Amino acid sequence: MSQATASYHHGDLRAACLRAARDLLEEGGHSGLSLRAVARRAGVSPAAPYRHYADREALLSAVAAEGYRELAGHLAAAHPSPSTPDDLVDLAVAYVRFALDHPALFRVMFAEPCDPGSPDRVAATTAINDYLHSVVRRAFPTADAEAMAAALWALAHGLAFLHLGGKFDTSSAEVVAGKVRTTMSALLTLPT
Amino acid sequence: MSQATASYHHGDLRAACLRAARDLLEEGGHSGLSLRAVARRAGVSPAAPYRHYADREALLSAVAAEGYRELAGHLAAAHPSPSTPDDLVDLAVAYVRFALDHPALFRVMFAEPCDPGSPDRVAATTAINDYLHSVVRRAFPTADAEAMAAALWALAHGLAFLHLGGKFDTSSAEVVAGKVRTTMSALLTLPT
DNA sequence: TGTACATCAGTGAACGCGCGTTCACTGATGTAC
DNA sequence: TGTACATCAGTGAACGCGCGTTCACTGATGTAC
Repeated sequence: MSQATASYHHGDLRAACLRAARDLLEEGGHSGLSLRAVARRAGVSPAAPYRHYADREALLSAVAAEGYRELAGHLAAAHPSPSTPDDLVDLAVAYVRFALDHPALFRVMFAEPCDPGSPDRVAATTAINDYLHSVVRRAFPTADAEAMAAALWALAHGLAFLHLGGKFDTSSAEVVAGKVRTTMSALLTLPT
Repeated sequence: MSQATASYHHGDLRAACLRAARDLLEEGGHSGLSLRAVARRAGVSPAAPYRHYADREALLSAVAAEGYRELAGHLAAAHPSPSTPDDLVDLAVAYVRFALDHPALFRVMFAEPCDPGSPDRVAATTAINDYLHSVVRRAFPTADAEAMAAALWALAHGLAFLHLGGKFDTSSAEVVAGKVRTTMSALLTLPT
């Protein structure tokens, strides 16, 4: 079963479509992702994906949901158990890095109003939110966790999109990381 | 000349295209904006816009540039001469409001990597940057203006996109303004 | 003031394209007996 | 262990569509004399 049988049945077309969609997204951006292109890349007839996704929108939602999970994993990898303000800055660096490494995916995840009908998407975003809250509670025990979590998310998110939009220099990973650190430090140590 | 002459020559098709593009953008989002649709709405043949815009991309750039100017005006209107941290919060509220009032326009302005070849766009964004710097210098004389300006921009920008992306409640202008104020206050008065 | 002519800003038909989606279909798979 | 049959996951042709862009064209405008 490890050998891909070049047979009538694909085996796991659902996953293959997701994979193809991801690739197309990175290559051609949002507009490069058509169901026909996905089918083509998966080596399957144009109608085949409809067995697994109701329409283009459904596939996009699935891609976004996968993106949320990957982002969560990426953040966790950046710092196993963040507990200081400095750790939070590391998290922000990882967040912006993720956006720049997967620009089109990031836009699908965050630039469009997320279809609230996709439970997959909702679950994934609340997971990120919860994670952020718990981290903030550890790093800033005295702060209003709700407001603080929103502020840090917005800060990282804004930095991500400003870089994505070409407003800040993205010529190297170091430059970007430096910008994120300086910027966040400006606020996190303000009145001192 | 005030009476629109229903004649062969349009009079100001360039501006009419821009206007039509803006409308289409708000109605159908980025994908609803085609050159053909613009021509249709301007009451003109499909080829006519090519007299004024080289291609779809050029029109989009023009729309974005107009958006930057409008955003600048909107911020200035929100507070004629901001000089305290509180005034900056007002500016952030206005910024997020603008994004929510013109979601598709805002995405064109910021979600796509801006074509660096459009001097119009570049000029408009540096104008915003300069404005922000001067304001920050007044409100936070002791801070590193560069870092502080970036931080505040990122904060407002992140709030704007998180609202646009449906991550925060946008049910009323008051709710949104409240969220922006609380969130920014959490950072601006942190260690006290 | 009138006329000839260059220039400009539109027309409308046509091109080739890729798209989303539907449809009747068929080959492969798995289950009941 | 073998066979009949239901179900599943694909095929491939077709539909109608709107798109960006090009082309030869023509009506309107403005300028020189």
